[in-house]
Amino acid sequence: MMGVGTLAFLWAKEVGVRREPSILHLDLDAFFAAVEQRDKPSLRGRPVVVGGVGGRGVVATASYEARAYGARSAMSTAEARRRCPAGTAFLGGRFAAYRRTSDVVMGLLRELSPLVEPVSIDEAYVDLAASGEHDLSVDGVTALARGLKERIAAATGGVTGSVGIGTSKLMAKIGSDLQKPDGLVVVAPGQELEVLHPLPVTRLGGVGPATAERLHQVGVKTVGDLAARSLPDLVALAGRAHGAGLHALARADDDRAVVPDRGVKSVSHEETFERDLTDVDVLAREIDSMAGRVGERLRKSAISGRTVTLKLRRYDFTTLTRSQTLPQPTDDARLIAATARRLLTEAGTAGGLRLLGVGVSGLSVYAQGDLFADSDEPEEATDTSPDAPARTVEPELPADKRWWPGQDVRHDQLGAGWVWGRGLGRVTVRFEGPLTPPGPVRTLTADDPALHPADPPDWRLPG
DNA sequence: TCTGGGGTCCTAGGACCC
DNA sequence: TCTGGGGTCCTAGGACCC
Repeated sequence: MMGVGTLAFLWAKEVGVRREPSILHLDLDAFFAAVEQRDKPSLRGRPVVVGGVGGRGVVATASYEARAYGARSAMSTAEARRRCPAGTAFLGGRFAAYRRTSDVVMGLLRELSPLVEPVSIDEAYVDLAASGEHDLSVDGVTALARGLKERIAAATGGVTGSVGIGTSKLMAKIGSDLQKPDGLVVVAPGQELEVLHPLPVTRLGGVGPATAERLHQVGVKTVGDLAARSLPDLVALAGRAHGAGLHALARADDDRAVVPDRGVKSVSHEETFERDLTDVDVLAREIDSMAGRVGERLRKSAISGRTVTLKLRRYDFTTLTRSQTLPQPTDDARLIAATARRLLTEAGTAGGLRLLGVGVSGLSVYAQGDLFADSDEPEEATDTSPDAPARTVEPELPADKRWWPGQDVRHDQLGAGWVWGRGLGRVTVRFEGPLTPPGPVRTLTADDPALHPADPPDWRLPG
């Protein structure tokens, strides 16, 4: 027994922390508002709030000028209007513009390393050790981060970001948060606990309002307080996985990898109505519309799913979900809608609904219809008979056999006749057609070694 | 005129199966 | 004399994140 315990302890010490500050975290500052101020000079220096502008809207991003008046993310827009002065811009948001700017920044990160993990449109981790080309001393990564920030500002027309670098995702994220906006913090190896322990527990990812309240009740206010609690205490307080996670994070024991390509697990669309709805016919039409959007996104990403979930929020803000798992995966809006309507009938609409949502999960690679045709072609032109030329998708590969980790290409970016190797997040393993630089026409199957080469070539898609 | 929309992960109970 | 145990799937809800 003694031996096992000691071994586990040594193992934990071994894997807990990297030796070099090789993990970088970038967080773009007040991103949506910053893009608006960049594109509209009249907004510069003024308070800008981006988010829902309707009666039930909330703030997505407040510029630093708006934050000075108390506007905050997740606050109702009505509250932000009360706090901000006349002349504050309230904008609904232009997501295509944010996406374009984000893509430029992510591209700059990928020049640093092949291991880039976007967390959201304005945030990403980079594993600098994966490139093998960087000086990973504190001075080296500091200089690297300075250069990165300059390139981001130049390439985006002045959008700034805050960078944190450390021996783990935890420390990198903490670092990027310490000097916002336009910050740069490198946490030197060995300094982790000095930085971490004075901070409030709420700065740890995973400590939201509910966990914070429970921790405060037992006298835990700082990360240092948290580190003084035993593992069994924390498990009793927060559950098995969460408790163990808190125990480790409080000790800066974090070896989470930077994962460039997390598979999509669900696709959903939801809508809060300007006024609560009760009319069943109106609600059914809303379901049809949302199922249509979900089905379209599934088809564009060449995935389908088995579980349909209906989410509803009643007049009193109570929220519930009802789901049904189908025998086969689908991306058919009509089937999704019919399932969701049935779930709505079972759940009822008494008192009125302020929100409906339709989602699909249990996703797998698209396995019906014509994956490879130009999307403008009519459905009828598709030959789906058993004798048709091979165009189905093989079962997905395990994560360690993805043929091009990190490649970010989607079906809808492909022209007619072009086929490539991946769905949105998961692997599609058969493709054919010329490659760029121009290559021979070829067909690859799931076990073809060319699908997972040790050293992936720089294959690019046309256009 | 309180409280968006898109997600992820975890837990827990019951069904079902070997 | 107990009442088995463990794994997986399905469903519902909750916490959390940006």
